[in-house]
Amino acid sequence: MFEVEQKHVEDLIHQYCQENDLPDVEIKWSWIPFNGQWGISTSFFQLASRSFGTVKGNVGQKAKEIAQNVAGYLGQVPGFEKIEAVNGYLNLYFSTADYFQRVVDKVLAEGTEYGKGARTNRQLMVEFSHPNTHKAFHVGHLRSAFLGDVLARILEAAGNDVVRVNYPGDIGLHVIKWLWNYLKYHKGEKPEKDITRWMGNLYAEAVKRLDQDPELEKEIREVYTRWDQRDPEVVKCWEETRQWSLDGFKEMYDLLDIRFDRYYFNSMFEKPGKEMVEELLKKGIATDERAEGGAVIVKLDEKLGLKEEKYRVMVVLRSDNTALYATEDLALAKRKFTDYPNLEKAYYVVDVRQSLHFQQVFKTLELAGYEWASHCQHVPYELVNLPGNVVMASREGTVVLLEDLIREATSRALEVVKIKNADLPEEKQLDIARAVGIGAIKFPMLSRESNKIVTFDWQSALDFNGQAAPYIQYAYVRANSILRKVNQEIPASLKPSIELTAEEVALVDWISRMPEEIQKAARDLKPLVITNLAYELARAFNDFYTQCPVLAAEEPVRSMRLRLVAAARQAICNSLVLLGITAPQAM
RNA sequence: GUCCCUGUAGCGCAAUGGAUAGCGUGCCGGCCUCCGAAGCCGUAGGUGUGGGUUCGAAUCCCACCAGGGACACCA
Repeated sequence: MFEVEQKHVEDLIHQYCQENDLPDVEIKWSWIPFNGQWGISTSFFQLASRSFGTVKGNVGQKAKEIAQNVAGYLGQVPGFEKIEAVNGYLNLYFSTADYFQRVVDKVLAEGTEYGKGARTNRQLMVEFSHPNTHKAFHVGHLRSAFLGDVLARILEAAGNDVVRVNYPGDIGLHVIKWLWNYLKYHKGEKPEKDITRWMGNLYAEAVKRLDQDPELEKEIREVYTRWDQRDPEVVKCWEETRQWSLDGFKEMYDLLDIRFDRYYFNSMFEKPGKEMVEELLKKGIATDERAEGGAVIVKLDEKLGLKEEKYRVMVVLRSDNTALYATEDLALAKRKFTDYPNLEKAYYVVDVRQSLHFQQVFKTLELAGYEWASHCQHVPYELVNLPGNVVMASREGTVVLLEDLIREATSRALEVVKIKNADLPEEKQLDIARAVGIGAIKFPMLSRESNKIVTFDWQSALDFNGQAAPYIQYAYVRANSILRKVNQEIPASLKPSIELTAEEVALVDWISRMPEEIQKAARDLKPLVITNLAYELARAFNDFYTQCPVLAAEEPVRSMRLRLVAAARQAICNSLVLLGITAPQAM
């Protein structure tokens, strides 16, 4: 937000280097890392090191000298209160009063748009969630849904045009098993509520029956054949029951505030996938081993002339001519770039176990000559496991259902809401409890590196204290509460006439970083950057809140702080929106 | 066997190659007669091991140790 001033100083430093026969190096700025200090900082170690060339020298000493001299050279620079050289670093402290006014004015003028980047004209696609129909929706599925949703929000905020895609697995062996079990033992049944759970239970039941009597495999294969031949009864049953799952998913996405622009279904790509395999065979990329009882494969390493194994071999069609995931993924990618020819990136938010698979698919498409293949990128994430590193799997019964988690988190939050907001209507209380409960579920999945395993346990999932969404929501509510009490317009723009407290400076500091942090999060595809920002904002606000009275303050401090509270509320709110977490008015 | 990821305080996590490695939680002790205590303040606790690169390494490179994962018809 202070690019102009920063650039000015950079120019001066470059000028100094030229005049003093120093090499020209890029100047990298960072925030002054000391508490309560607000400004930018750069070091001269690299410059000092380069200035020696191949000759050995005392870099630390030289950097110190340069920093001193540059500080002297700069003298007074508009926009900065103080410039100092410390141990080879050059620290420039902002004119806090000026910048306070600038930051607060900007936030209040831009409102919900504050922090967003300029439009880029780049179109990006984020594919995420991809749930399996006819199966339960459990906590392990949440990470892709949350990560993808928030990545989409971040990329959009950074200025891009984002297409959100879901790719449900609506066909495959698991669906056939389910259909078999349904047609044989549950024909005509349909529960009134909790359909997703019921669907999952039926799947588990099918698996159990099969485990107990492997002979039943024959019947499954029979259903598969009927499906392949488009037997009306099977197709109709599939269409109907698939829709039950999709309706259930829709309900959950609504509850979680997750939306999609487009659905691609697994079942849409069986045929086009097989056509692509034909094409690969024609182009000599795929090898047909079906005559010897094998499959159609792509010998990637061989095709690429690699000595060491890297991409290995990918099966693109089973020996019985049926399609598998790889077949469909080839066609799906093609479809994405047919529907959206200008896509600059197609992100696949899929768990890390499929890294090799995606490398194979993308490499194969590249070999086939699709220039957009290089625009495809797998965004991997680690799993959500149960304590003891137990993987959640519906067939093992080792799952925590999403419905159960939401219900539990909401009711836990509701207990507190009822005490603290006893006079609110019940409906409002429930809305707040949902916002708090769901926020608490989302936060821990977003606030760590995606290559780290999340271990789910009830106790920490339902802990609403400390580094968690409710902490941030609470800061928002407190800010909101102050502004509600004054019951008047936010005072007009003003420049603080007395020195700001350390808490005020720190709060403005964090608010001002928001635009840069959003760009960083988008560049690195890291929601973690935003959870950190949101948390720091809330913490800075809480510090301010306990140290700086607002309503009881004398003018003009009161007006100044009211504006700051309004700006903080806006910034916190915007950061929560980016995380897909609701900012409640009270809680 | 090959490849990938992880290792930071009892536990869960942060830290554009940069200054004094931060935060939460748990334990203990404080703070509601001041804008909401889902909050605030205080005490204690540290980068798996060994080399290397660099002015500077939790971060980059190599080896080792420990844990997890992927490697031909599952998705």
